[in-house]
Amino acid sequence: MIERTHLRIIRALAENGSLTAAANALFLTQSALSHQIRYLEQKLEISLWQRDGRKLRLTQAGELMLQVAQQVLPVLEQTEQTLQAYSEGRAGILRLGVECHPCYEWLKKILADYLREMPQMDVDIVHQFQFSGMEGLLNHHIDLLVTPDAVKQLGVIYQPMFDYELVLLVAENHELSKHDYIEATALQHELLLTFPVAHERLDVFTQFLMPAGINPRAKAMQSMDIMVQMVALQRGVTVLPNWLALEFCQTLPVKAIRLGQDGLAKTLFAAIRETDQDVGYLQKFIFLGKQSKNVVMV
Amino acid sequence: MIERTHLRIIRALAENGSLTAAANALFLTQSALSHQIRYLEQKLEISLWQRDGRKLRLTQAGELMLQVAQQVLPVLEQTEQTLQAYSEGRAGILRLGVECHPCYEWLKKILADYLREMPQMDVDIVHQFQFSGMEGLLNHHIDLLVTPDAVKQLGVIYQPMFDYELVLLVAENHELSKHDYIEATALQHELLLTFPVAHERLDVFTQFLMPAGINPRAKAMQSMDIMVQMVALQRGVTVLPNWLALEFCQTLPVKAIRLGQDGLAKTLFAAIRETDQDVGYLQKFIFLGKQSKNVVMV
DNA sequence: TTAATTCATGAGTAATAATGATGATTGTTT
DNA sequence: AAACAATCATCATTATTACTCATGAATTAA
Repeated sequence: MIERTHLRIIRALAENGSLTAAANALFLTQSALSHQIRYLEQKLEISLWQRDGRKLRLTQAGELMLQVAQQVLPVLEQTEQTLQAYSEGRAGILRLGVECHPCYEWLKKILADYLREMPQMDVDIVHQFQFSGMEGLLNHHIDLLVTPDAVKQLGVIYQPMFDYELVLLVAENHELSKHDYIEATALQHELLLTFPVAHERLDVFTQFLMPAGINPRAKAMQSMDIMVQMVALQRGVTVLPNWLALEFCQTLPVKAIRLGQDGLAKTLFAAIRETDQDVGYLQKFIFLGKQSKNVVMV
Repeated sequence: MIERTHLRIIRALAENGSLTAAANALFLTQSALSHQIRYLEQKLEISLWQRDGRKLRLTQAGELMLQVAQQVLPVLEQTEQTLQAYSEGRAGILRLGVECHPCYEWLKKILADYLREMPQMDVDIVHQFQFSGMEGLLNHHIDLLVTPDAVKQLGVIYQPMFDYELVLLVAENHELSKHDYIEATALQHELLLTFPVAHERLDVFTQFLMPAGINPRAKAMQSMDIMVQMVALQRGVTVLPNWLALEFCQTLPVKAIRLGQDGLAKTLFAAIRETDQDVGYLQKFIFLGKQSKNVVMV
């Protein structure tokens, strides 16, 4: 019934004073506007304006329409602008999922850059999932999952972003600190400080200790900083991404040691839904993620 | 760009779960909705929904559109209802102008009935005008003028509503109270209490005293009630519409006396713009006004 | 595998909107 | 007062837009 044109016409009339002027402002003919309003008037069975001399004057009904126009049209115009921004990948909400502590630490470093380059974007970070990050991705609770495990999954594609190595962190005066690298057996009698997640989800266990049949004592801790403090005080050892370990080496009496002769290499992947492949703000995130070596390795 | 249809489609989709169901709800084909949104998507260069299995899922952009739809559509729907009410003359604002005190007193009596019969109508009463009530009518500051003077004016039509008589009010023990009617000379030495307006606008002067060349002392008063109190205390006399005078006669020791042998007859008119002739809520007011004898003469 | 449901798409038709021309009215200028 | 300019309404015509129908592709349920 009441269409956007009608609101535009009434507003243009109010702003320009005459139908002819309004028609010019709308790049239409006076005839078109006249017809449009006439049609609406017939439908509503009420007149919206009256001739007053050779100008038009809004009736009470017309004034009501004008109020509505002034309320509604800006909303639509604003929406179009916002959608424009969406379409150019400049705006929206990037909902990120992270499943592991290193992922989160890495994300924190990336995020500032991302927000700087995408000023109209909002970011939402989700740590907790009902089941898994992958499930969150498929359920549309998140749009991008940062994960070190590129598990094959229909409808999901992975992009490698960042290569790093898991290293052992020990106190500088710990006996292991002399070695360039260690084997799993070296940890047999150490206290291993870990993040509070199941051992099956920690790479040190799945890829280093368990293959060698080693199962040292472990203690889960909430805070990474306190974990490292304890390492410095020789109260245990821990395993961290090399770029995090290096940072601590500069401020605390701790040392990073390779796990195994070849090191324990890892890659962080960005997982997105196949259908989102060409969403601008996701692409941008992945692009920045791939450059993250420069940001993270300082 | 974004038209009402698009908002309706997005909302119907959200409410009905599938395009087909939405199409049924809107009495259109699924194809129509699909085409409409496709067209908008092309214009905005952004997709509003995605296929997810055989259902559709709104994208972020689509969710934004849905929010906008939920904000905007109710406004339009409400507006249509209100305009419907306008068109049936059930709603609107009746802006009434009154120029004389009796008019205002009469109006007060009419108004309750009008508001009772027109529950969706608002009423605005204007007493003060830059120049005159007629000017207020022509300027669209008011839509109906209650006036005892049907001055010919292009574009304005008058409807007689209520006949009454101006009478003299004196104290019961005043010497004039013996007469059935009085002539102008009888007022020569009386103190005439009047409303605070120019004498040229008071009918006693223009139609009774001045034609007879009589010019008694006069005193303007703000409140009609105090004016009548003073009359009762023999501190003066005054002139009122007969229906007002009769009311006071019942509660105070005052008496109403005819002015001249034939009385000073008046008529209240409703003046409206010619262009407003068939506005329902004005017609209704005039209709009630014409029946006002029953309401006023109690 | 078959059948049923759901959406996308293309072509054709129906409905709607815009234009251009014209006439009527009003306000201004000569 | 007469001519003129400005403004809006209306009609007939043309252009545009929206809708439908028919069909195909993808997905889910039987």
